[in-house]
Amino acid sequence: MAASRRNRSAATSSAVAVDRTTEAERDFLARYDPAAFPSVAVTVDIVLLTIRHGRLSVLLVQRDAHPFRGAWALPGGFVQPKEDLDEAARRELLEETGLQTFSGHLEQLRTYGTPARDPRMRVVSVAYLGLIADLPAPEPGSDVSAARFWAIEDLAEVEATSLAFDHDRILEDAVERARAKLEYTTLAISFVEEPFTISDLRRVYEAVWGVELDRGNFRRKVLSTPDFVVPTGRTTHTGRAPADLYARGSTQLLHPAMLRVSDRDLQRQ
Amino acid sequence: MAASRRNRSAATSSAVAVDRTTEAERDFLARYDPAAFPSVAVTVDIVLLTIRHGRLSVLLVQRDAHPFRGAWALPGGFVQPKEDLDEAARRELLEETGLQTFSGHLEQLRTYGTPARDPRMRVVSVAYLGLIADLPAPEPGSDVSAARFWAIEDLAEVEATSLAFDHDRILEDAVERARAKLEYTTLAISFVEEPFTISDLRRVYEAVWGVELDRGNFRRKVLSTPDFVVPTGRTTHTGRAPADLYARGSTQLLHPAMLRVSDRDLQRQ
DNA sequence: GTAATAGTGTCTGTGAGACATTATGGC
DNA sequence: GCCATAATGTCTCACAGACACTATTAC
Repeated sequence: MAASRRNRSAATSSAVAVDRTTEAERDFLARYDPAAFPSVAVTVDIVLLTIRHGRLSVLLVQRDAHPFRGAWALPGGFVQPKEDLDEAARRELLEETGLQTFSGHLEQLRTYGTPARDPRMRVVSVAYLGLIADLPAPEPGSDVSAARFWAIEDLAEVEATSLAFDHDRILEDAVERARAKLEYTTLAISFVEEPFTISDLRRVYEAVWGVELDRGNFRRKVLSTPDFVVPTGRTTHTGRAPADLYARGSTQLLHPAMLRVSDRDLQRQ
Repeated sequence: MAASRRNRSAATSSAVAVDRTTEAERDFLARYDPAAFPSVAVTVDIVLLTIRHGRLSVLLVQRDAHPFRGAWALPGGFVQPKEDLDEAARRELLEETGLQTFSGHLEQLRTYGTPARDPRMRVVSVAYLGLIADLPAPEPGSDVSAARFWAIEDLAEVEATSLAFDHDRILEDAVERARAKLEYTTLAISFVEEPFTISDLRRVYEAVWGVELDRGNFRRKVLSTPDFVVPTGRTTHTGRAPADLYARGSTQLLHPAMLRVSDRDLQRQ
């Protein structure tokens, strides 16, 4: 650990002591000269997932400007000068959905900054993952809107052309994050409205993981985890048989985790 | 989903069709005007962890320039204009350690962009987590270097003053990420040199998690996971009893996970 | 010899997977 | 009546935790 500029200037050996003050000063000044910093545009992109018609879906907007005009893209926009990253993500999300408040889960996914990811200029994008229960009023106003939910499985088939920028990659990472988090957290509840039945919750797992889960085992797992869900005492009668209704509990992490089928396959290979 | 600028301009209802082209054009032009974008400085900060003297340690550098002059900070620096984020992290890492190559593990941690995190200006920092085996030559040249490894536990005690910027927070997140990843990945191997003994690996877990693990159970877990480690056929005779030597296997994920003691506590609460 | 460590074996409890069984209500 | 679904129970296997025991080497 010797070669860096910062290290060299601070070294205490007499050999470089002469150079110390001048370089430190240069360094100091350089940091206050705006032209000395590579200037970058920073955006947030949001992958808002929901379960619609029993299928994992993502909110996309159709671009009306170049580049990728007409292509579908993740909602997002520039981070404002005095705005925190989380704030920016939340603001963009409200703007795109038209909601007054966002009741779901929102977390930072990761940051994408390959130099050529935006053909116009250097753009570093901080991607966010949002989970929300299916919105009651999907498309207000016109039936052909510039923003709509797409089922993930439909995207792969229908859209031969991929999403704008590197949003395919971001979406892929987001879906994998969501799938992984259902294993060891109680985040599945973010996908349903309260109160919900155990089967509602099971259908979330089935939609996100794309598998079928054993009803009895799933129920046992959920109810045996302390405070994963809390019983409301009420039952619903919308289906064939009456089902108990639950609200979310305070537990955030699952120990042991809920296992995916793919995990079991991996385990046995 | 109606209120966003992007949506409105692309809506197909006749009410806003008049405004469409003009706003779309304005939008289009605005994106090519450099002054229209909030300009931000983007840096990478690296949390390089290692096991030194049986304790989890982090590489820190002493700042020689304002702000936080004299304070300890995570190594890092500005992302260059045509440089990918991963590249920048790797470059800064080599500069700070003086190594020719980096053989450990390096992954993006998360991005920190609170407006006031740097008093000089808006700086968005993409933090990276690096894991490496203990370096053979710790401090080349002077014995009092501007870069050194600090044991995590010593930082909490010795450094009454915290790290520069929000690096305390970043370090905390990094350590938690490392602790979590040892559970469900084989990343612990990144902390040891090959070949290694099962006990070497166990001591990694013990150092990172700060717990003592049962020798027999740990050994059984590691050897029962297919291709976690591969036997070399050789044995070491440096300790009391001869120990079998292993090399890393190809497995990346552990199923089921290696459980932390803290997990068990949580489970039983 | 003692102490420390590596390697191995054994017992037990928990929990997941694979079912089966019963109850309820829509059709 | 039939059938889909909810709720519950049962059996078995895998695996983690808590040990015990032996072998080898440094001192």
